[in-house]
Amino acid sequence: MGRQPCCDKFGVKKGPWTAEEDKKLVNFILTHGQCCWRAVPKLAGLRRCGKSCRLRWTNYLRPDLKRGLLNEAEEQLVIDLHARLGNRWSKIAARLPGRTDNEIKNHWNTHIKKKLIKMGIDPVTHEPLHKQANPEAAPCKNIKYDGDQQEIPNNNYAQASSFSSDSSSTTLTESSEPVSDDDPLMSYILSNTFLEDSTWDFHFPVMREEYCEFGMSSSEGIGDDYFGLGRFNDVDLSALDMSNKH
DNA sequence: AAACTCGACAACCGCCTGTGC
DNA sequence: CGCACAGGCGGTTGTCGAGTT
Repeated sequence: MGRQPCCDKFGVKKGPWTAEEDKKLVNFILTHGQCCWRAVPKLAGLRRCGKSCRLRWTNYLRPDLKRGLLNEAEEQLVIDLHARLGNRWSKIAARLPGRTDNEIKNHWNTHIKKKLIKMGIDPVTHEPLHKQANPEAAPCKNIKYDGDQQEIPNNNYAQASSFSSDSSSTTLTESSEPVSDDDPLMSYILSNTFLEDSTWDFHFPVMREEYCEFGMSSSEGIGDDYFGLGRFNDVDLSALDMSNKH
């Protein structure tokens, strides 16, 4: 007997979420917190798969999410982390407050990848593309983060004269240097100390400043508000524009 | 103005991992 | 140890708006 599907395939709605569905899901999580995702759709009155609910929450409805394009610093951090971690988007996302793995993955595939290729850098190996002709010159192929690995591949971004792909895109010229390990902060962020430090788990980032913006003390923002749900307390859900942009 | 193309991103799918029994 | 299950992850697809022809 095969494994049961994560949800009943029949009667399960697919496709873009409606504002009504979003509202139901948010209301449910506000009331009950994140419990068993499999049970969420039934309890929340949604005809959705539990997985779909979890994804919708983590990628779109979570109150601590940043919206909009990644800024220059974030983009550079993504590149550096990708060089170190590979396609481990969730690990990368954990280092970018308010960003989701899906968002970073999309941004990588639609923006960064193209920029790197234009710069002559292989987005997979982070090695110069012309080196790829020589298999021995691609030491980062199938790069794996083993926890002890500290080295970042050659800083090809510093060698590239410009990070610009077009006039509107981010540029990394002298005025916005590629982040290097010389920068103490970036050095720490990219270090294994940081990477392994659970106290910096940004998956549900609770940034004190952000909570202050919502009139909450920093202590209120942690603990019971682990998921940032506290922010919804003063928000009229009906006023939230949670409708899918599509 | 209509048809077509492309880019961005939300969402789905299938596999993997961790956990409890 | 093996099995079943839920949750998580990464790859891929689908959808829609903007831009172009």
